Amino acid sequence: MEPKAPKITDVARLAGVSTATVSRALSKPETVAESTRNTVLAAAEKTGYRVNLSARNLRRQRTGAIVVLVPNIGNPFFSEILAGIETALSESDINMLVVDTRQAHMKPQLVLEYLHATRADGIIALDGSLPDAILSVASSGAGAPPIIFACEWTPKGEFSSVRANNTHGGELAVGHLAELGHRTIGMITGPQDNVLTHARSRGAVQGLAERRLTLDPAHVFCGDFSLDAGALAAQAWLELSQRPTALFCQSDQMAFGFISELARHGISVPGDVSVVGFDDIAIAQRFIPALTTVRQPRKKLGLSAARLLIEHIGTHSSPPIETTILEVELIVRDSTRAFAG
Amino acid sequence: MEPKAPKITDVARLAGVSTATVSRALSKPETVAESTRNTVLAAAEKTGYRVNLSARNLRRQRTGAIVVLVPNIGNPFFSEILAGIETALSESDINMLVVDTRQAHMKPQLVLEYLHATRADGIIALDGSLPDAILSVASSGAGAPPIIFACEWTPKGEFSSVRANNTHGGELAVGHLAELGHRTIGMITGPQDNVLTHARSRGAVQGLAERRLTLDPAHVFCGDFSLDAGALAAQAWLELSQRPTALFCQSDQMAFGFISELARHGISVPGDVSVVGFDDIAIAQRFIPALTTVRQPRKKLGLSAARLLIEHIGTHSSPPIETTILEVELIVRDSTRAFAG
DNA sequence: TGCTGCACTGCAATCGATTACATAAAGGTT
DNA sequence: AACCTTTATGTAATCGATTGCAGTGCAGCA
Repeated sequence: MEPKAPKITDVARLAGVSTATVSRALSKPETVAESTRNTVLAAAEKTGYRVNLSARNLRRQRTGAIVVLVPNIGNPFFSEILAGIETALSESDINMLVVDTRQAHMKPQLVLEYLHATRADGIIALDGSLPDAILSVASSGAGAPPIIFACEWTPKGEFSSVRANNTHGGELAVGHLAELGHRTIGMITGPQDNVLTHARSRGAVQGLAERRLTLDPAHVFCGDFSLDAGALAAQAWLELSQRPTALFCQSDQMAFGFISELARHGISVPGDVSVVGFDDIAIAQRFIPALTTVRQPRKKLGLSAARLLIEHIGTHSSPPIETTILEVELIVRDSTRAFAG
Repeated sequence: MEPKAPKITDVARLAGVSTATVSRALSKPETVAESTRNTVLAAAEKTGYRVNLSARNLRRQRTGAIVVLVPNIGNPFFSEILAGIETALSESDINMLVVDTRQAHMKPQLVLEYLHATRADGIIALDGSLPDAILSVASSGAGAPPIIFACEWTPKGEFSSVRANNTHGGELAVGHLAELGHRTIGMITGPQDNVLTHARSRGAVQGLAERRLTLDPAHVFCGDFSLDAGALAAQAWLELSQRPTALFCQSDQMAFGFISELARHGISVPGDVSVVGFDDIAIAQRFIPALTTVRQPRKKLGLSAARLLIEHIGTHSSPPIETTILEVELIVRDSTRAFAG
């Protein structure tokens, strides 16, 4: 009943050639005579032959897959990056294995499994805060496949990475607010120890300094890029006696949480406060008000990271550490307005 | 320089046993004596041995991975389902290969590659509208791995599926609006030929009928679940001479697009129109107004589908076609209001 | 003492494709 | 005609782990 999957010997027998010829006809067509090639292809077609990837990979000493370490697959921010990676991979014959690293901090052992050449030909990490245990193994290079960070990166810079110009983004955001006449500008950051938080904050401070403004620590709220963090910051904001008239949120999600929570307390954006986000996720243009934000080329981030990784995989040498920085763009919409002081 | 990855023979030599014993000590510990087991484990630890999956998979005649066919990875709706699948898989030693099927309609050949036992041990399809060429191969069963549909399904019902109770969801949505006193209720649907569209529409019509109401075809807008589709529907709505006072949007995204576009024309939700969405994606509770919607257990959809698939993979028999239906829930928020006729 | 049964362990075949090397045939050169 | 290339194909080793089968040693039992 269950018809066995045809293998290369079946095709060889039908075509009247050796398995070597079949293998060559399929993967290096130019090395076999045209007539044999046609015979073989016809036989392969007829039997419905499909190469067995386990066998091929075993012989070729590769796995045909890369793993992508994602902090949280459910987050729409990351999924667009995944889409970019997928696009790049579809040009090659490499597959994408997706692994969620949320539990990784509890069980580094689990993620370590993936840092072996027998598991993947390469790795793209979207999570800059992988446990040290993992990173040290990865960088020691003993049998570990090449790894590239996309979007986030590691503080010590031991790995290649592709990222947006976060510093410039921070600068653009506060610059826009300052130019609208705002003088007391607040900020909601990402997690304390996050590289994105640092870069964006640095850019913001720098941008303010250029305009002879400073950031009052009382106006800085520490978040974690999530909707809820934005809402919490709004509650803190409401408590302030001296409220900033403008706010730079280091993610769109936090901006939405913030605006939404304020709205519930009768405070309007941009009427009472101006808000700038970061990322430009899809909903930003349809939020009410449409969100002014700093656009990150997320799809391109994934695409570039994947292309770079594929290149590294191709040349088996251990490549130099390179950092690619993609430009960001300020998108002005309706959540910011001139300060009516 | 480059230290070779240790293999099972290295461990065997170090432990002073045969490779067979090493293999058994690692995968069937109870079959070897405790003392040998300890020796072997110590040797494995010392050499840093990791099993070569290609070799294991070749020998065991499996691939250790399932593929998930996603219409659009970038869509937040799907990413939550992926998260559920990942959770289920992390309990087993199976990996998740993610493939975007957007190009699939152009190149069915490409997706067909995945429908072979040599590629994957099983398949979860989130895309109910796969080309016929693909479906016929998958259902013919000749060497094709088990396939389960999650969220969407195929009209003919040739495959097992896990889905939400879409019909009931449609009923709940319009029922809520009707109870608020609305008498002319409109709808934005998904794509014309989509199974979700049919089910939700059927539920809506049914729910209206139960309350002696009908759906005026002029008040039905055909969309595609996207933000833009919602905005387009809003424009059509604005053109109507007789406007419905309430609208059932078959996705949250369309609801956002609709509300946003209306807002730009000075029309308020829920002041002028009440809107119910479908899905309950994360942003729904933070949109302004917070969206009344029908919640689908997306994570659970992924989880259940994956568990079912793993079970199918375990029992090699070709299992019966089963349909699992998960319940939905109406979440009342601020985008709906009693009709003030 | 001799026999049976059980618990371990080893031998060697096997999974399916790739590829280094050998061979053969055809064509070209002097 | 003898010899060298070039092109096409076949032979067989190899990738690394798993597992059916056979063998060994020891305990239990009559």
